[in-house]
Amino acid sequence: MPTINPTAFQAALITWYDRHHRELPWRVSPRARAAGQKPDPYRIWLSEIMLQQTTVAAVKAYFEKFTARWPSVGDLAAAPEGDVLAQWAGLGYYARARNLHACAKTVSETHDGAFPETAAALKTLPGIGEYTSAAIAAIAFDEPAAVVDGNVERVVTRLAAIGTPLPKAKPQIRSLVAGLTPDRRPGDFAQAMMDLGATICTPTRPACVLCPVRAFCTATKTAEAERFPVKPKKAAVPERRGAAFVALRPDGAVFLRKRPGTGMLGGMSEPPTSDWSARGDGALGPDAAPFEANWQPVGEIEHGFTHFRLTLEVWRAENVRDGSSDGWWSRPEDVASEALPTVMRKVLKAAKVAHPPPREAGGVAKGRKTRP
DNA sequence: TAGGCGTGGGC
DNA sequence: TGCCCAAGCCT
Repeated sequence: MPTINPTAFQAALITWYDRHHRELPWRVSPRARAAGQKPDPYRIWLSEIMLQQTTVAAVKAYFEKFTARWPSVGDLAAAPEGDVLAQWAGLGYYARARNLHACAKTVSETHDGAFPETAAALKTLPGIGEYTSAAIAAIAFDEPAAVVDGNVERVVTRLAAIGTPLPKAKPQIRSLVAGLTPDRRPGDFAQAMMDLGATICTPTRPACVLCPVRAFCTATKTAEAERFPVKPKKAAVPERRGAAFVALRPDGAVFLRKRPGTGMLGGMSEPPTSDWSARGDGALGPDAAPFEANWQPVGEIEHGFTHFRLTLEVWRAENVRDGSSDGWWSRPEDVASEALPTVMRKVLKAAKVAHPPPREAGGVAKGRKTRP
């Protein structure tokens, strides 16, 4: 494997980034940076948490909503956790929202509202791990930290034709990135690597002909870029089955309860559901309902999670007057702002309970991926 | 360390 | 259509 000259690599990449970088709501462009504008650590942190395992297109609307409602980390820290979860609803991986709020409180209360400025210190905060600490330190505080996300893994395994499967290859990747990261503009270097991975060095059909660092790339020489990174095969996802119960009051209010604070959809709201059995033979139907009512079947919904696929029988009851003590009645005009994850919005839709989906308000742009 | 943890879009 | 993937973290 040829050794890459860091100085030449940095020059080629940064030159490309200055010309072809993406404009993103949380990003300070190189031009603005040169004119003296500094990134806001709060906005960098918020964007990085939202972007964990989540596409830029999905994040944009949520980022705008959050920063409009909570302009500073202190504002976010002062909000009730339930409000944060409700604003996060639809974005997924809800532990991120719980950790986001916990982190905001820590920064506000013990760091006097200022984020720590080193990767090592940032990494001690909830929800901030190896990647995110390095990214914030580099982008917001100019620390030449090795920023390695999925994009960078893809770029680097192709550059060096690393055939070791992930995650075993991670130490080698990190070491290589550390050797390439410059002391000057380390944040732009990191963002350039990620933009390159997102727009040129894509998982399928990479645009090697447009790549600013193809001269340094081993994989492209033999047209093998698409072979990297090597990943282990994923196991088949099991099926689970359960029932959901949508109770309606005469005034149209729907009965909701709060899920346990940790675990699957932790802290989020739902119409009552049975346990989700892996066997598919659990007690479903009215027997599993949280209280007596005139339960009527209205069909099934399906939803794919990361590690299992769920089918929920949906039951509906009208003219219910008393729910149970572990929940609340949500009026029609309030349902949209409840902390309902997407799977539970599907349940309400199947039960014909009107509620704008969270993604309709924000309007996630669909557009095709763009090539610079 | 490997598995839990969401969602929507692209192909 | 079903699978893969997206700026990972936590336990």
